[in-house]
Amino acid sequence: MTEPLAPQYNPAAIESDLYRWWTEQGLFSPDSHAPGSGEPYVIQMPPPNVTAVLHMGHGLNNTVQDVLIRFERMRGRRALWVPGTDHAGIATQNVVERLLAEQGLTRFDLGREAFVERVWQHVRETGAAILEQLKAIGCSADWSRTYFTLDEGLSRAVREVFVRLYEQGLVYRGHYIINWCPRCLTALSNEEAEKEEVDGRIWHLRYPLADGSGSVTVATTRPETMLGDTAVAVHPEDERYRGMIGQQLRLPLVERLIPIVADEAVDPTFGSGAVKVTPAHDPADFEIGRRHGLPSIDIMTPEARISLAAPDRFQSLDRYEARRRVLAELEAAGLLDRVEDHRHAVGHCYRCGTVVEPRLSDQWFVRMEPMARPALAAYRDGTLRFVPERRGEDYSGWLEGIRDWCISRQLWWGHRIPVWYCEEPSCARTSVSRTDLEVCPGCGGAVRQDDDVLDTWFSSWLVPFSSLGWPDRTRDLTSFYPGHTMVSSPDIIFFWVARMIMSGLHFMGEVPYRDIYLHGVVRDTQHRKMSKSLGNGIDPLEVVERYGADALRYSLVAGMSVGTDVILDPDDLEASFSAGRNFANKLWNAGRFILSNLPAPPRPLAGRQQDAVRRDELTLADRWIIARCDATVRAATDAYERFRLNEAAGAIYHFIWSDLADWYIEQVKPRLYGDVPGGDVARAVVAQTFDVALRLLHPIMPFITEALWRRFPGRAETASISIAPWPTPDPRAEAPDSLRDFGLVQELVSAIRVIRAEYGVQPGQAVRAVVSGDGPASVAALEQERPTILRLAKLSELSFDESPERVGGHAVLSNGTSVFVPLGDAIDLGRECGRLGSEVDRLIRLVESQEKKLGNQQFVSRAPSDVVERERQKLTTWKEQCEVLVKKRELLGCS
RNA sequence: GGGCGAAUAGCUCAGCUGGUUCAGAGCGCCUGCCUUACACGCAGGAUGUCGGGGGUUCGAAUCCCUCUUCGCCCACCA
Repeated sequence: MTEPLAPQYNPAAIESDLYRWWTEQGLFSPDSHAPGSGEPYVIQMPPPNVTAVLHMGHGLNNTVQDVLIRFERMRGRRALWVPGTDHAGIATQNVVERLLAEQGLTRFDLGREAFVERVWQHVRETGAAILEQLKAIGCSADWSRTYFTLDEGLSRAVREVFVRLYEQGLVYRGHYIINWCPRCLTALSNEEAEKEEVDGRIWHLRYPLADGSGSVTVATTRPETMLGDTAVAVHPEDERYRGMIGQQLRLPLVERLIPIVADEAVDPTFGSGAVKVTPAHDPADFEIGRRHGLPSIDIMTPEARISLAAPDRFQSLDRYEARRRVLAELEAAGLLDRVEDHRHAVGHCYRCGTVVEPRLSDQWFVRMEPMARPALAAYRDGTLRFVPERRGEDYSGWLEGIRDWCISRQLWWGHRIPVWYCEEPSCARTSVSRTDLEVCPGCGGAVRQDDDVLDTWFSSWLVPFSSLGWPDRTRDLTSFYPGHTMVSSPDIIFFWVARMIMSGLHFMGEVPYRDIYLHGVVRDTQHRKMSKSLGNGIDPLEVVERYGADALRYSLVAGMSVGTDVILDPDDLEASFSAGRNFANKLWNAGRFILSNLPAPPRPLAGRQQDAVRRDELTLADRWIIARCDATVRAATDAYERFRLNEAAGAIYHFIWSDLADWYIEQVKPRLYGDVPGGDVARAVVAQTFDVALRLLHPIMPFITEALWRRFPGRAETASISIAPWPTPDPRAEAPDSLRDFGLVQELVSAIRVIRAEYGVQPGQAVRAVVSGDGPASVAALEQERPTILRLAKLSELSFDESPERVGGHAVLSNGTSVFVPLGDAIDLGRECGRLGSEVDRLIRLVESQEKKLGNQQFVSRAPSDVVERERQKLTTWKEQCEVLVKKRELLGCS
């Protein structure tokens, strides 16, 4: 703790040690710090899938959560961030199947039990790696409460929920068209079938009437399904087909007789106005079939090959081969009327991208409408708050049109459906049970458990309470439900967020959280989502290694804005993360400097203690930095509260780099070196403002702030910035005059620097400066910081008279104060005249437009008087500045 | 087909309730500096028809309309 700090910040050297120390101290648990005090504040982590290691999207999501949880923890709340991982049914099963495939094996070679064991093996590895990654980026989650969605506890909650919903009539088994992935070989929910616009075709097929008296043309985008047609439907009012209703058609290729039926669902204006009806392969057709008692012929196998239900020559063809074959045969028979390009939406499996096949099958469903109603009400009455607000419209729109949720999956990895079927044909009872059944509760006969597992989201929609011990009434549950903020990405509003709200209301009677902050998606510079398959991903761990966790976090937070995506360049990590690294290094060195000049605990800056710094001991610069610090506390606190993390980051960055480092530290140096009068005051001010800055920044850059904060002299060994009190606005900060007066000092220094740069004055060479103009107030302000001005502008002398000399550089400050830097031979008269001339021109333009504005009666009479007054002030100032410069030019003898 | 968002410096973006942070920040670029915290730095500098067009207003990057271009979400016209 006392070893000298390296001149270059090396995150790798401190991060892991600090993290270990934090967890050893139990700082992330709401049980161990500030026991009993403060209101709880709870965030549920969106549990990452155990499929693979984390990507930048997780980095962003978890950084945001960590910023919020650390902020509230410092504000004294009992902050609990519940971490977990998701078993991710389809995704994980796919990953392990792919690994098996590399050994030439399928899951069927292993059998269910061995396969599931193999998956467990895999998730134990990746699950652990994921948690390590979260720790590497500094996440302050309470690891003692880590869950996995297949844990015993969460499994019990899943089963309890299934059984309760069944008992309430909200879970049912049904025979419907569902979205089927022929690659994953499972049913999907509507949300899991991603609609995507594709350029396809629409084929017009001619079906002859059975009596040979003509034909009807139908249009289809999936011609292969005609093998399963059991009717053609027309609109009952459609004049063209009225006479044909009830007649038989001879289905080509199959030679089956199918009826023409009349159904209101048919749009007579689309295509030919006649629709082929395939009840087993299209949801709309299914409904038509049901209304007309049509048979359903399933012509596809689970792999989307043509089944035995079709004529021999099509059997076992893949659906696309079958499509070509069907079209070829129809064309040969002269029954293919025409083909058109057709853009339409096609469902794709969200896990493997395969085109889903609508398929008739037996599945378990949840009736959602009764749960959607209260979830909608909670939004409408303002219980739920979305940030950004417009996301609430997505949420409510989805709930309004909600459809039942298909929850059964034909997978092996997941929560087995707690349903047992009696194998006694005379009983055949279906039993839904909280406990595993060995025999049928009805007849005592043998039972067989349903083979399917539940949708992975059926466990994650419960985590706000299942992670806290539900269905038991645990202390955690009463303390930490409901939670407060959900931090998520807009792409899982429907999958997860909306469903959590429904389950929370249904089972707990309260929404699981009030605020839903939806951040953007991480994309590359071409605005493509980062993904492994595109190869445009950025590995957060690589960034941590190269730039440090704090740099990663800073860059993510600073680059995000409410409602917009975060763009990063995978080909140029430097462009994305160097700002964060540079800032960390800047902070490190500022800290190094400050700490090396704090041999002992500084005097308190405020308070009732004997040795507290008195106001009259403060210099103008002291008062200025205190005022700036205070303004930053207000701005940052407000920004964190409103989830405007980039604004918080920006305000703190500016305060630390520009105000504190560039100006305050630079000017305070003489007072810190050695034992000079006022040194103790300077140390008190610099220590206090730096301490505040570290605390403000800690939620965003936890490691470096902790490392520096702990090194303050007199700090207790166990003290951690992560539970240090959040800074509060300082009522003693007297803002207006110190901001104005020190602002004048800054302007003067800058003006002299410009003149020096303009005339190439050697950096080491001191010059004189003469200030005149604007009266005693300005002189007094500048006089207060004379040493600062001399030092920062590298002056040998600063005088406040009218100068007898005139050859030199001139400038005028915003309040009309003018500055003159005699430069003797170094000055190029023509150049100076030109400089001043263009400045005068600029001011003249400003003055003219301002006079025009103020001369406008409409403006003067209609604009608010304070605005008019402000504008008048501006005009006066500009005129003054202009006059000063004109006079200077005359003195110089400019033409 | 419906809805939403975005377009500002070479790049990534701020700019919230029209007028003092109004044309900004960071990165990149140019010039000069290894000034005893920091070259991952310091000081100075250049760069913009605020996507196009129209309108409202005393006043528009900001509000309205329209067009263009990107992006996202939703949708059972086969």
